[in-house]
Amino acid sequence: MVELYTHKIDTVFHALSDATRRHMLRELTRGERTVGQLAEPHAMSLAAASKHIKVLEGAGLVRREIQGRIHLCRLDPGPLATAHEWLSFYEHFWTTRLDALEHLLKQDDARKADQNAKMPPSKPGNDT
Amino acid sequence: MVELYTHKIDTVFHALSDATRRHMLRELTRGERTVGQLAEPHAMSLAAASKHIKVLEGAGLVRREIQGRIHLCRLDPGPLATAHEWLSFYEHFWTTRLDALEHLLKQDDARKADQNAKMPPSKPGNDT
DNA sequence: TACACATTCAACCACATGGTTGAATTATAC
DNA sequence: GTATAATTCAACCATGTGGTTGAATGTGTA
Repeated sequence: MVELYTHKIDTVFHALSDATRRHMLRELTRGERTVGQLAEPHAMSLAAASKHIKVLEGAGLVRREIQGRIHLCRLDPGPLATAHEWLSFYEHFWTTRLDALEHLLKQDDARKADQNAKMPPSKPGNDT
Repeated sequence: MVELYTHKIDTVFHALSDATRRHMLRELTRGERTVGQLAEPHAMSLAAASKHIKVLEGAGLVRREIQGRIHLCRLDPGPLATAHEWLSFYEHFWTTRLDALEHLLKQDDARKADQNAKMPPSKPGNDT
């Protein structure tokens, strides 16, 4: 169970770590695409593109419907939601880090204001 | 610029695609850790763990402060925020997919309700 | 100074990845 | 039924990845 989940998130993040595959995902947000259509914008052989699509499929990000000789691919955003959720665990850390940065900037402002207090002030009152 | 961004998100997703590295990140949410401390829970050599930490560093996920002979690592959640943001683009797709699922379930409920209408009903009124 | 400690470096290995090419498979079209 | 189109398969190649071991580096300590 946990094994399965671990395996899945491994494959999802790995699938996302390649620009070609990310581009294909973007393309699939615009609708269903055949293998050929997905391959077309990329300067590589069809076989190579086919492998990329298989990686996306393996990560559960793409579903394929075979209609005769063409393979229709569509986006399955589920694993993206999983990855998004996984990252959300860390949301607290980057927001508090931004808070800390903001705090430092305020300190800096206060320091500047303090320096200005020793000089003839030009504009008052924004040191809250 | 875009190159840089692309390279970065590549390395971030790649860094996240390994369970050992994800575990190290989790550990770092609990506070600063030395290389040895990060390596300890994992059944591998220090050199191997050191390489993992370098991958995290390369993705900008970990910062290192060298204090004498020990290297203190801390989490830098910034790139996680970037990845989270990247995934958010697709949020619409998984939520509308859930909406569609919900819609299907409602249809199913309606179908069942319709079937039940042909039978003596037992419990009324939850088909909104 | 000599030793122990924390970490990296370098060389190596097995296997995965991302690409190629040419042949095979399968379905449509003439 | 034969050619053509869409896709995969198989073999191959260069490079990357994740691991090992043993030596090297640099820092604290007796």
